[in-house]
Amino acid sequence: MSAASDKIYRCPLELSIDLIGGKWKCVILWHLRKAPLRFSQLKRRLPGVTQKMLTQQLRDLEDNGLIYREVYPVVPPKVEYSLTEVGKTFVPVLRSMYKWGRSYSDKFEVEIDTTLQETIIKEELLQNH
Amino acid sequence: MSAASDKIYRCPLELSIDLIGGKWKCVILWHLRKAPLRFSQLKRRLPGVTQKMLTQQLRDLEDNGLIYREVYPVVPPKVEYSLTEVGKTFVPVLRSMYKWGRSYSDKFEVEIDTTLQETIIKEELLQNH
DNA sequence: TCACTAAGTACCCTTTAGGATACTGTTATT
DNA sequence: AATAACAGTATCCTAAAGGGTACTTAGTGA
Repeated sequence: MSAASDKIYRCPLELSIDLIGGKWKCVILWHLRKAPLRFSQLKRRLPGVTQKMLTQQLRDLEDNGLIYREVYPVVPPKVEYSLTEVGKTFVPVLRSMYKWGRSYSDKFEVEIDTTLQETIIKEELLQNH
Repeated sequence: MSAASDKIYRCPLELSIDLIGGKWKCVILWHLRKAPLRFSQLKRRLPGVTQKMLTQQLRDLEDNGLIYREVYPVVPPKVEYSLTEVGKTFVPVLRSMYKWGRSYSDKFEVEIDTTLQETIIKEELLQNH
């Protein structure tokens, strides 16, 4: 996806969906809503994502000003991703999408399995004491 | 897109984005938020959509229980699309996405041209007195 | 000396999304 | 007799999204 500023849209919704659509972007932003995360932490939190896809999606979000990428020049490399101010303004929208998705899944009995993600996050919290 | 109830998701956001992602779905729901519209009215309101794409997107939304399709057995045919109860619960989410898109476009000077749509809607209002 | 880590690239491939064009059937209008 | 309106299908095609595997780099610990 090229940067949004190069295009013409016919509705603000078209713009929003272009910025955060696709399989991974919303979930990435969701995981960053509370604190910055490194590449590897994000990767573990998104079961099934490949390195290539994660890199690509992070670049898109960065190009459109939603996240910030900070490189620490150490070995092995450390790169931290966090929400920009604009990115933070999207969190309330994410929250409403999240709630709506949950209520939809209740109503229509769509399966949502978050156990793996939760296990990963708990393990990381333990490692940091 | 197959129906959401056949899949397994790892996050409610993944479900939401699967239901309303893509180029047209949100905009269709947006135009239906106040009143039902017929196929041809929707088509005129979505500049650039082809018949095939519009049909396809409407079927997806119908299969997932977001819109309702009512066929009037008259000639020429008349088919009206409206939001279901579940579809209506998505309108507040749409509203927040709409607002966020507009504020983003203000900040980053992304071009949004709604003049054509507005013209079409005004013309139709005039025709109905 | 070897293996391991983090954060990626490079290259290739498959699947899905999206789009162009032509066609259908019935009736009213020109 | 030809054309337009409406709500689509059918067929074919291109572009974009998404994914798999292998490779890189510099230092650290076994």
